[in-house]
Amino acid sequence: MLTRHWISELPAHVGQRVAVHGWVMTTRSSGRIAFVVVRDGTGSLQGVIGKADVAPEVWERFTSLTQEACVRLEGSARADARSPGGVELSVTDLSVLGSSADFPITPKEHGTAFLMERRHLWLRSRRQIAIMRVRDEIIKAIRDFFYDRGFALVDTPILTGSIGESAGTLFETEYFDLGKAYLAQTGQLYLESACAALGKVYCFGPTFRAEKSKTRRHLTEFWMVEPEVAFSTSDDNMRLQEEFIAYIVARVLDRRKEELKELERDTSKLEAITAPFPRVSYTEAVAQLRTKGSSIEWGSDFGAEDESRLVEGRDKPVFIFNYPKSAKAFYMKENPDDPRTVLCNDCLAPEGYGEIIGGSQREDDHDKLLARIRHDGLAEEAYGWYLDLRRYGTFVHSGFGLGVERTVAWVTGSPHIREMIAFPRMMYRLYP
RNA sequence: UCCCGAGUAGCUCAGCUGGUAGAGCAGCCGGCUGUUAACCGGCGGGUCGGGGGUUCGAGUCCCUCCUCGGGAGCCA
Repeated sequence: MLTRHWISELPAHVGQRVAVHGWVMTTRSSGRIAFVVVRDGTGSLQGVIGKADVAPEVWERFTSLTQEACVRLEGSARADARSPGGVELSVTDLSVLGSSADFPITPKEHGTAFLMERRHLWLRSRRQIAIMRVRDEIIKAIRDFFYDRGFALVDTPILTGSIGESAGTLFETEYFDLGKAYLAQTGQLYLESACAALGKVYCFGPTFRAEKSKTRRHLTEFWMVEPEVAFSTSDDNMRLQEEFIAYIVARVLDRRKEELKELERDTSKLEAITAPFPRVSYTEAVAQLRTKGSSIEWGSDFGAEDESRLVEGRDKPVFIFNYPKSAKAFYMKENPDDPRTVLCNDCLAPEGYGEIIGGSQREDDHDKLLARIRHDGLAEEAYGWYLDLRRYGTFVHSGFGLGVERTVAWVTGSPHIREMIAFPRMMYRLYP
């Protein structure tokens, strides 16, 4: 029995007889010669067979292969420039390990509704594979970035009793005799507690928003990474963000060239992503927008159109900082230089990808925080533990949240966030 | 929740001011020794999203419901 090798290992076995297992991507035949391309997750390989070179039953088996059948190919590995990947297999025998009749996703055009209904099979497509590889690289880069800088990963609960922020709609479930529980839409408040224990921390997990959003930028379940740093001001926070984003982009450029090529990503756009990023205060931004014809009033948040105007013509992400208190969450620290505003920032990605980060310095004054909780009409008793952090050694601290799927969409140059996660959860999609 | 748009062959779509449905691809059969979404010839394939209405006649016009897509709001 020949030894099975992963396709990626074959360059080291040129000239040898090997076996490969994989799924059939395409077949082509030309009378007396036939080709098959198989994929095993490490790469793809073209197998060639000549009718005159093998027994008739082997030829018959080869020419009747169907798309996505799982097969074992045996033959000799050969360097061949005509073959994609440079190595080719001269097939001497083959067997079907798992048959596949009428695979629904043919190598022709399909709409996304059709493909999403078959997401479990769509994942096998080249483009989807490339996206999943880039996502994996981004996640590994995120973990390395924080680990290398002494951050501790702290996993925060997904089932929560209190409501994280005032804004947003939460998924609800019954929780034994304790009433309602909610799926977390942020780990931040818990992370602030851990921050007082470990100094530099982050959480990274799924987060849930029950908003009835139907846009290319929204999922109901998405992954968010949230660092929190003790003794860090809003300025420090933005410096961390730009270093972080530049690191992620550089890492993908370095290690996922093949995938970016498969995705036809214009990498010059990514090469431009170096710190520092431009910073515009909210107040400045409003003034700029008004000269460009926007009807925005100071005090309200930017609409989608305003947001794209702010990024227009820039080749780097841009920070918008210090928004009006009324437009932001209760936990953000009041700006001592302008108490109408809070110390916070959004980070808008270039090329129209919009907000990928929201961050802030946190309110560390007990009484001001309590006043905000009351002002926003939040259930005060649910925040007792959170207020405790301001009673026992309160401290300056800041953090932010980065949306993983939005980041993957930007880095891969994809028009829609739903392909950035294996099984997207959207308002009208719970299957597969 | 609101505003647009779309549901016609397995897939992607065309079908004009109403006259009883068409293309490309896929599939199947045949041909071709180097193909890269191969190519050439042939064949089969439809309750036009559901229901109701107008009309001699509806894929086409009207009403209604369903499903999906995009956007707004909200946010990562």
